[in-house]
Amino acid sequence: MGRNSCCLKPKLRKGLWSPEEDEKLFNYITTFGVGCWSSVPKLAGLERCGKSCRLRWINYLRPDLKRGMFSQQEEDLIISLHEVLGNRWAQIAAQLPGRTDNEIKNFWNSCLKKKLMKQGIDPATHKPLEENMEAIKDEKKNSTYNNEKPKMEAIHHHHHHHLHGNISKINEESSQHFVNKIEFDSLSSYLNGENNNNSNNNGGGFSWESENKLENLLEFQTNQMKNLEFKGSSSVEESKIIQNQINSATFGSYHPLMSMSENERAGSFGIFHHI
DNA sequence: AACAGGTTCAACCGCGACTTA
DNA sequence: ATAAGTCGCGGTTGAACCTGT
Repeated sequence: MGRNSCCLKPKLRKGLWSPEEDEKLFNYITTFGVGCWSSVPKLAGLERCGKSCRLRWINYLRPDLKRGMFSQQEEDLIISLHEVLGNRWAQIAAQLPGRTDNEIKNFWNSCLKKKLMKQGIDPATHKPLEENMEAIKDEKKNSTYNNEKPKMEAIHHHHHHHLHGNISKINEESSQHFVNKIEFDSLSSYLNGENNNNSNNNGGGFSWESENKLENLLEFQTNQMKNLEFKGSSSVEESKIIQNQINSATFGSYHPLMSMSENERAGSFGIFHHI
């Protein structure tokens, strides 16, 4: 179709956002809401393109954003979701309240990928690295045969093992519930190609239908996480213990840059104190 | 202290999908 | 039907920061 990028227009600012710009955008969106992004900069008095404003709001200014490190539960969930969804960051982010696709993508690329590699797991396939090498060899060997079924069985087995391993960290009851649900409601039907309406869909590959089926079970796990983090204990003491467990399970992704700019922003305009 | 190399993450870019005129 | 505008996504970039020497 050929159109100019909005950011190519002269005069428009690029790069890091100043606290003043943040304030203008924040005040505008909280007052008038999110409407047409292309008109936001003009109405908010910003020399930015609408796209840049949208991104800034979604990734940084939105009041419902969760700040700080990813919890162990979030980490497990991201890995599990990535295993099923691949690099569909927006869909993964949709299952983690308060997290953005950009944040999760960065976390994946900077931390989780390496962590999986260290564990001998290929972050792209979520299979053991050696198994991958063998699979490649086999594929070359048997390239004329139809390998679909054995492959799917291997993946199913792996999902069973991996998902169970991840979820057991949350707690036994929820893990059992989750595993039951994920295995019998969604993954097994997806992985076994029993997806009624889409059985002819890409020869058993990923489909939107199967993805939709995931929503319920993902919502379930998210709720479990919420329960664990915010409700799960009846006393303050218990919740402290759980919070400590969560904190101790996390690993260093907390960025001073983030906290610094957060403080800077909070200090630079008081409106954030009201959120 | 100074520098180099590595890491992190906010922001940009290009593209496809969707909507509107 | 289609051109133009808009939105949202995923990949990439580069400045800021960290760490080791």
